Amino acid sequence: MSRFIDELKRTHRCGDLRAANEGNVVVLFGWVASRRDHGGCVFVDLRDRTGITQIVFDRDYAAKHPGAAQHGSAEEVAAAHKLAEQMRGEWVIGVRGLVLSRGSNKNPKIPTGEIEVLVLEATVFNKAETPPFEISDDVETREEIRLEKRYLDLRRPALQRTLIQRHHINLATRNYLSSQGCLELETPYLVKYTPGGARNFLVPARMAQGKFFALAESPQLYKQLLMVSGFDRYFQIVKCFRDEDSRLDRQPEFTQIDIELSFTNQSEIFRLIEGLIFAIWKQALGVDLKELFPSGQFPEMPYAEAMTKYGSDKPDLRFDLPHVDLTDLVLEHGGGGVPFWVEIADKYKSGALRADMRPEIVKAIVIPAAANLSRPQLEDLEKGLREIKGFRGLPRAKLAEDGSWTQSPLAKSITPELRAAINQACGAKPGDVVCFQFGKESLVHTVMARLRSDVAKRMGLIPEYGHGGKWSFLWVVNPPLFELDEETGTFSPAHHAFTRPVDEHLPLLESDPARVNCYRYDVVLNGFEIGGGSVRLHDPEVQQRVFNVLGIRDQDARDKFGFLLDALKSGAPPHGGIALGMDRLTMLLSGAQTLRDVIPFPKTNQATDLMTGAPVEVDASQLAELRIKTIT
RNA sequence: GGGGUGGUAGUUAAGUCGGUUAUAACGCCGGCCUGUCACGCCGGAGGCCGCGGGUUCGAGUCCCGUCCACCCCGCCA
Repeated sequence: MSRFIDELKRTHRCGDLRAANEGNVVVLFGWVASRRDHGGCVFVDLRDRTGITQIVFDRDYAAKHPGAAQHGSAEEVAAAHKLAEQMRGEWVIGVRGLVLSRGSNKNPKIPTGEIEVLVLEATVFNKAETPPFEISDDVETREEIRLEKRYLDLRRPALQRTLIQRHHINLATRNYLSSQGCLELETPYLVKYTPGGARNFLVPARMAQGKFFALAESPQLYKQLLMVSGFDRYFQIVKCFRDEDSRLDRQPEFTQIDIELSFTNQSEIFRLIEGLIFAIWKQALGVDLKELFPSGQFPEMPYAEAMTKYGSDKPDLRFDLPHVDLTDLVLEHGGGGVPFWVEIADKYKSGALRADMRPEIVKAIVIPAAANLSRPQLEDLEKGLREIKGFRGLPRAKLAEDGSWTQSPLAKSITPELRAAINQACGAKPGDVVCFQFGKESLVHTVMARLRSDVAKRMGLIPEYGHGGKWSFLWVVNPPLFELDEETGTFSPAHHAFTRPVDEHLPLLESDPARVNCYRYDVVLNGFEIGGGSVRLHDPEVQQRVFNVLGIRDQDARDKFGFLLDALKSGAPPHGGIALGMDRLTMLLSGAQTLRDVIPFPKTNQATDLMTGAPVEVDASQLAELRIKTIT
């Protein structure tokens, strides 16, 4: 065996060989992907991360390939053939052999299909137990087993391709950002716990008994401090930790491309990120986004417009299907006879609801007649919405030739005037189906945003998963600075307390904080938020006014962010930044179905590692050393 | 914290109204085979039906509980 390691160096990988290599004597190492035994002649598909090469163990090679004899002895070939008879899937082997043209037996399905390697000498580095699932792209296996045997799952070509793309994204990021004058600087993972925002993982500090570090949920504060220090432009490809529930696009530990710039504004940050994404798509995918975005810029949409038209701060613009806001119309008609709508109209009339804040709304989506959805299909759409907490049903109406409504619970009660007005507002034509949702704004938006995307999938406008060859990038800009807690009537930062309000709203800070927008932005791709950031507040006077709105007294602010406030008073340049979700970016670029498929060793929904069993209980003595007691 | 889907051979699935020995494909094991490439042919093994209770003459199937995975709401600036 040592001959294959020490004397015979690997000459090629399994995806390398082409017709031009015919006649070469090569050494290949790899895994047995499949074996086809014809008795005197055994074919093996040899696999590594670059591809598959067919190798042939032929007892009577000399008769067919007289020239091969000069490269190896008959004894060695016979021994290799004997080995091949025993070989099984996933064995790790090495071969030395002669590259031959496949003649009339070419395999057009693989890049190496023009040739095969006639084995002159072989070794088995290691046998392998039969794997619990087939190492192949087109075999669906339960996630549980895949995660338990992740090292095998990662042998699948599709996952390897994705992780190789991830490598290229990292490479493109470093090259591009470095070329733009950004320095890659590291920040701590063990940081001070700060209340608010994402739940932190806590790490006991042995040397300070009873005290804890938090694992950084992002390098946010540190990157601002680096700007204060004068590093001017920073980036980092960095792990972040958040102890929150997982989703298809959320893992408890994930990677950000984190960026911060000094002496900058919103549009400069946008241009930098667009350039970065262009570079990534080019290097990792070979796609030139210039063809889709000739100006080199992504479109921008105000947050308020995104919410009104699509009910989402991350709309998927690969298709249109906009929401129609009927609230004004319904109020004008006093509810138009529909009991629920009358109720809403009355609440606004009596002043129980603030007309300028619109806490309750009425919205519609038109499913065009061309979609040709059957009644069972429509019910199916409604069924999918039932997993949304608070969802109570999806009233709909099908337009008849005369504009009247059929198949609708609203048809009987609605006034003809409002019905006509709604038909017009929706631009609905006979045969179209109008779906309604009304009540609390947030629930209406959750339901309708989901419906919009479900309908698009049902209509075949977008695939169930993946990009479908479409790249819809979008900046969603200028959301509100504050979030109102309805129960307590207090404001909290919608992003964080150091986001700069837009200049023209500064006068509203005290009089009407809910209407103050800010220089915050998200970059959206195909309905996923792939990044977000803000221009930071560096004016201490405005900062104080923001704290006042938040009800943060000087002492509170000092306790929480004292070091940052001090730093901002010590000569802070205007600065701003952004963080891109590296994993999501990879998922969307590669067409992977979940974030787990772009992370080598991901966690389950319950944040466990099925392979190692982490997290685990620890010895009482370890807890004692940390002065920690568990309760049950 | 809440809702949904699923768990049957190594894997993927079928299993009707509760009824006799729980099916199939792939994989695995043995044999044959010199042009296959998801090779083919012949033969074979393989099951705590997630787990624990209950109903019943009888449970993969019905009921209760529980564990695990996934999807969604909340949550995640």
